[in-house]
Amino acid sequence: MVEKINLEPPAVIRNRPKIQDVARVAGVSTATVSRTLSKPEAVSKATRDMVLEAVQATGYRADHAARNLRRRRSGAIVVLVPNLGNPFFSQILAAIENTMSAAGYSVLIADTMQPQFRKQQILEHLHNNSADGMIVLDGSMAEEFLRSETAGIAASPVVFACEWTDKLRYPSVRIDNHSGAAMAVRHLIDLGHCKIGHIAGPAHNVLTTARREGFKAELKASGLKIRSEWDFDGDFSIEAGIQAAQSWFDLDNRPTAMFCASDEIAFGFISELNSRGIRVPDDVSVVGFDDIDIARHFIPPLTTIHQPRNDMGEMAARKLLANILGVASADQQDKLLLPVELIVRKSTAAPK
Amino acid sequence: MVEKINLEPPAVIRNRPKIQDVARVAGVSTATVSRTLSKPEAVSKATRDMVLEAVQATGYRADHAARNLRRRRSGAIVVLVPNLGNPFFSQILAAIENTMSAAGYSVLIADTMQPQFRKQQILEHLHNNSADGMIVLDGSMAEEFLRSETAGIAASPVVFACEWTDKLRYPSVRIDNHSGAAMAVRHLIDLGHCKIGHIAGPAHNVLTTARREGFKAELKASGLKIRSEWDFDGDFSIEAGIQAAQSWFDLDNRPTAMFCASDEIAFGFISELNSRGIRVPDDVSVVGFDDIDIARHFIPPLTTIHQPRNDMGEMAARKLLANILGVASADQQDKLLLPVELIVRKSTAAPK
DNA sequence: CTGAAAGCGCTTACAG
DNA sequence: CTGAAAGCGCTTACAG
Repeated sequence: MVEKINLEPPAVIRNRPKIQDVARVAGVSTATVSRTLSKPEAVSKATRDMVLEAVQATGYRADHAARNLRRRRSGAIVVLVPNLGNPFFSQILAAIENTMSAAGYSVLIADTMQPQFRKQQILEHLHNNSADGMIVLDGSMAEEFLRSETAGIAASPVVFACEWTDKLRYPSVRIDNHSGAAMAVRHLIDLGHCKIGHIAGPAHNVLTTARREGFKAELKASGLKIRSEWDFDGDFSIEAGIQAAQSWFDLDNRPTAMFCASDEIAFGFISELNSRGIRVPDDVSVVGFDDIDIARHFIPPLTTIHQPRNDMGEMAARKLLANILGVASADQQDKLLLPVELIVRKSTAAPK
Repeated sequence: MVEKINLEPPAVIRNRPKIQDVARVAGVSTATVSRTLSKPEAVSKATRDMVLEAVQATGYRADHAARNLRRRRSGAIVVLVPNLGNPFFSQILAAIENTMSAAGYSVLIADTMQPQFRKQQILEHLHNNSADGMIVLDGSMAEEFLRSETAGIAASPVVFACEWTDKLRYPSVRIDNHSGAAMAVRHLIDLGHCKIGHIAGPAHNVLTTARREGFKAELKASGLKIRSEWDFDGDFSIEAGIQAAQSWFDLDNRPTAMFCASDEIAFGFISELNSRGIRVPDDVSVVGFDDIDIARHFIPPLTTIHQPRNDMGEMAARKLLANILGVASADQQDKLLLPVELIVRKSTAAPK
């Protein structure tokens, strides 16, 4: 018995349907299918219904590569993070992702700290149309942007957040780090401390500079001594805090209070002192910076400067969107300063 | 004075050069330019040099949207994270990003926990060619995959990591959670504890189940009592630990040791007890799970189960790459179990 | 080793 | 409101 042979592949296992297939099934042109999907109101109800039905029947979804090529956009942005493993940054990233995805954009990540990371390469995303814009959380990338500008490459929508740069005219969203540091020091002075030290962030970092200057300015304003041996170099890590604790321990004349440029520094500092039998705040007071989630649950709960992480991420995303869409309005400042707040907890007390 | 008017736009501010421009400058066809860039060895040295020079001169970079459309790939993958703000996950993400970018892929993120997140929508990336594959760190997404499979949509390369599912045949990379939990409990038993409690992860989570079963199995193996009032429900957060501490505190007959399903739970538990004057490990011993960075610097430094975060991310990425490229070899197991390790620190001691 | 030509799957003025 | 047609910028058999 010879069965009728069907040379057409069965509809079910056919390849991904394309707009042509939908058009054929609906009995309209591809233009009409396309319109129905992107501008439904530009199409008659009858046609619309037929097309939508055909879309259902075929299981059609528009190919984004094709659409993007035609529309000259990628629908993605990239976020440049200094350190993904750091909860401070990953939470800002989360806020950015939330805002961007609500606006229909996807977010690509690039971690400056990864061994594979190549500074020179990251701007390619902007130049080869794989991203429509970029949010930069790493101020040290400024030079790369500068270089590409002088190379005559057209500027793309870029927003700096948390960290920033004065060398370039990109918009930024951040806090007033100088004031934040000053508030921290003011709190210590108000408690009665006059021997106040500092553990700094990484060298050549805008945040480090701003916070150190806020620290010094407040000391000076109160007529307190600024001693360079109480001003420890570091970076934003726990390890930097441990290092500083060792240095502090070895001092003949020890500060009774320390302002740390990050919460993680504070954790390392407190942890290391603790293992040497020095108690916080009984023996030393410690203030952090950032107010990451665990700060309130550390032992002792950490007095720190709160940064509005969520707002910062969201604002940066909004600013970038406005830039991409070209709807930057007058009420949008180019440099947005978000408020900081001193959170007093248990790691600070009056000196003995 | 009338100047000569040039109707051609000056070369410098011309739009992005395209492959045509390079071809014209080099005096070859676009096919040859394309080949020079993607398969240099398929082109004579003389031609290659001319083309490369023209690329330099024009500042050409290939448009990825166009290239991807033609090559039928996107060059991106998406990572589905349950909670970006959680350092455990963001560090795995960092490892994935590092491995993928080394292989020339970009990584898109999607955070299950964000209010904007739509489960039904996330698989679109795979269906509309905006991603070539996906790494899933959230086991609860399994049902969505199941649904799309039964909808007859062709399967794409997908790898589950950390969490997994037995309902689907996707490859996975993870640790042996059952054994990890058992090791933690064994450690407590070896210290002499016989009243051991548990603070669980979120309900309906594979990790929660596996760790709880490991906990119970080890108790049973040692002939110890399993008391349901010592087995607290929770999730992986600090808050869950705080809640559990309150419940623990109210107990008439308190366990002398607690196994926590995550380090964050342990932090919350210890922190809350501390504020009530209960000391760890003097009054209660506590074991965590994960060994996130801060665990060793908590006060007291946390005894916990170490997960190889970096390896897990890297392995998941490699597995996905092999899948995408279709080079999955025989030595690659479908289910990869990575080793765990008990890290004894200061949060555990013999009972009083 | 090289080029002419087709085509990836959409979108969008343009004309009717 | 709808369709025919051009085109987004590449890549890749195919022929020579």
